[in-house]
Amino acid sequence: MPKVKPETLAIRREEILQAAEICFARQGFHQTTIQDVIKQSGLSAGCIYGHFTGKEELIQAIGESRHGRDSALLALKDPSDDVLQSLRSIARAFLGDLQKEEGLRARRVALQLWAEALRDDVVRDQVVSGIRQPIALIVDLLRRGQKSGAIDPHVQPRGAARAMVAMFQGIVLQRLWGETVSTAEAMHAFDIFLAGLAARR
Amino acid sequence: MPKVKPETLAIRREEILQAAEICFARQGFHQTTIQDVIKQSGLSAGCIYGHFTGKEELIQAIGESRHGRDSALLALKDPSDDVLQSLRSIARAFLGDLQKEEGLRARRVALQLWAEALRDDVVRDQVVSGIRQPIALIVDLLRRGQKSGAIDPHVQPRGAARAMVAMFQGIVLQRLWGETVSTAEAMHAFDIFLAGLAARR
Amino acid sequence: MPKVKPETLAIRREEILQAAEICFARQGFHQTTIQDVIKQSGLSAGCIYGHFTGKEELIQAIGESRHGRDSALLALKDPSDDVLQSLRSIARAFLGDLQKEEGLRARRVALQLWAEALRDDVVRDQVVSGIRQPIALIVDLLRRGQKSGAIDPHVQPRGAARAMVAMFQGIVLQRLWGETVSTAEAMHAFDIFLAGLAARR
Amino acid sequence: MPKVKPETLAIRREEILQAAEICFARQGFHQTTIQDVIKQSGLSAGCIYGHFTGKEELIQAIGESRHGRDSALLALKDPSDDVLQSLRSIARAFLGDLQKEEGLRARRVALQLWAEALRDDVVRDQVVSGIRQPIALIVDLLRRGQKSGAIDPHVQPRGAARAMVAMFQGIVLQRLWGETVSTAEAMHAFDIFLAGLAARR
DNA sequence: GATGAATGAGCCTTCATTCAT
DNA sequence: TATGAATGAAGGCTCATTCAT
Repeated sequence: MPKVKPETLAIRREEILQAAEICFARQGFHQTTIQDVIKQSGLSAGCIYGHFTGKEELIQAIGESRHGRDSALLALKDPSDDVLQSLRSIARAFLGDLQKEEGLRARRVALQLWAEALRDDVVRDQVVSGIRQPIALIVDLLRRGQKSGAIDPHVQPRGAARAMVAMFQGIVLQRLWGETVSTAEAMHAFDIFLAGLAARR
Repeated sequence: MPKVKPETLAIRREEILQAAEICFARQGFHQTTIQDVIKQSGLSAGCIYGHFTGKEELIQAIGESRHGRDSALLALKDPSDDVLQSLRSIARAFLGDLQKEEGLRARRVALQLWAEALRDDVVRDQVVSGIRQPIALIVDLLRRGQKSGAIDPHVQPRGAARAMVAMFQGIVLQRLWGETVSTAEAMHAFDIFLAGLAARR
Repeated sequence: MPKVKPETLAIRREEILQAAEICFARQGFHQTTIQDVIKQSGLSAGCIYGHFTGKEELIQAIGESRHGRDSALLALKDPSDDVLQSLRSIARAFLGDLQKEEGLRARRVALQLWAEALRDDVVRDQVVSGIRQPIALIVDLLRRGQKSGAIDPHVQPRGAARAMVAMFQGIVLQRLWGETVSTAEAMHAFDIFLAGLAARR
Repeated sequence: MPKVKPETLAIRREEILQAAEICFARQGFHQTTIQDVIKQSGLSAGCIYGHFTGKEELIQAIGESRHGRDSALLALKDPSDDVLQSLRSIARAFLGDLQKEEGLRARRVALQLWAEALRDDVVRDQVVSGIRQPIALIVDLLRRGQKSGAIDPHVQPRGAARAMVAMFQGIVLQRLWGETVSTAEAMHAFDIFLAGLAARR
């Protein structure tokens, strides 16, 4: 029988994660010390270790929360009958998020996770699963498009979907390095790809 | 009057860098200790610090050498008159490298650098300049394609080039996370994009 | 709300300083490693660095505490109306301290500080201020003596005070090098100086 | 049969010592690295180790050379029949040297040696012997003065001599810490002492 | 003798983690 | 549960010294 409401537990956990994410976005995982997280959260070392077994778990928990938020982005799309329109609206949601300061901060952490995935299997699974979801969604859309005739039947849905996701990942990288990539510019490039999907007549 | 040829200096430097790159690919920058580099290189701490001021400089030097090797990849393309063929051959060179073990190891380090670029301005400049080069090359090809009529005049060369590079970056990420992306699959997706470039709308 | 009284903080600080002083007296500042202080204090490295930022600060803190103890010595003198007697009793307090083992150990550290003052401005200020205090006191006594007629009006109080202090410093040096300087011998020499102060010329 | 003239040997040795003294005066013994001496001398590590077994020997050699130069100072006095005049001229030589930049630099090193004497027996012997010489000289003068009636017979020559030397040492300290001690001021104080010596009539 | 690249022991310092209160 | 002083293993780096040329 927990004396403290599990709700309070979750709130405290969330506080810590938020503080950690701020630190991680600012300095990266390995430059961030637990002391930094302590200062940022206003809590104590003991308290943090009461909620997480250590720094690694903190990173993984951040990975988990990022994962959830990315999924939420996908769910925003309006279920249109026009497959190309649906793809376009997914893209637009993604690119729009990338222009906002908060979205950018989240991507800074994401890039850390992408690198961390090379060493931490838990993180790699999070990252990979975070990519398979949109790929599966797009594959599904493409198949429907092929059925309806909107998309060239020679297109391999899996490869095309993977490439689209790859393109967005690359754009995230470039944005993070300070390159200017406007939503219009990126949508233009995306439309080229969509044109290719529909091209063979 | 140095008894040892200045040549030896460069060789020793290269030895250290190679050892460091192996360690970095294996464990990442921040998990790699100087002690690791010492063991890997068979040299001593003092010797390494005689050639590099510290770990940061070691990372930057690795970034510099990666930079050089990536540029070399671009130079391999045969200067064909057919713009689309040229783009395809650039893509093929890139993707081929990605299937080789050595290419993959180099990309593991590259991903570390991509993340490091968020914190180290020297690395960021290296990374950014390493991306502007292929973009400029592709922009040039696209312009020529538009002149010759092979490419849709509505295409914005800059955005399209950026998107192509982004796509390759994303594919690198996915490969590094253990996803299977065959050259054929990636070339197929690339061809979709090329079709979009050529499409009359 | 600290669970531990701030008092404990000061006690711990004092423990560290005492350990450091023992080490410094034994081996000098630069031969003493933090490791030595750790062993002597029975504490851990982290603990010491929680109270002092490094060795330099430790040295300065030692300088500060020496400073305080020296001031205390001066305060011991009984405020007699006879200026020469007052000077003599200051001298006696000083020389007496120099015969005790503890006083000698403290002087060993003081000599280190004297040398350190050449390089560390904080220490130099401590040392200089530690010398200006007795000089000011003696100047004051001499002026009073001149008013009362006990001391030759031609005497320049500042220079004479400085010379007296210098004499004591030199005696400290000689004692530290193992020379035998008895209190009687030193007092005899001091009396010669006092005789000079009183002399009609 | 040495292939190189022993003269050359000595010259090289002197070069090294001069470079070392400059470094030592600037940064102290323990802040000075052999590398510093190498740079200052323009020679190589191996060369220095060909002439000295290590840093400690270098310090001791510096101590030895200081020793010699101080003795030289004493020899400058003109052998007057007036004992008080002789003492005064010794004092003047000493104090004059202290106003010159070069004399000050030498004293900076001397202070290092004074501190070093606590730990290095060779240095302590040098320092002590460097003090006994002037003391012996002054004792001799005082005895002669007592014979001639110029100096109070109650004066204990040994203690008085020691005190005079002590006074000069203290003045050196104060000068090194940046205090302004003019020759006139110091001579005035010295004269007070001399007056004390002659005082009892 | 002279050179200077290389050595490696050992120093200072950090920081993830623990535990008595 | 929360606190935060204390721990101590381990990392980055320096520098006196050596030795092949």
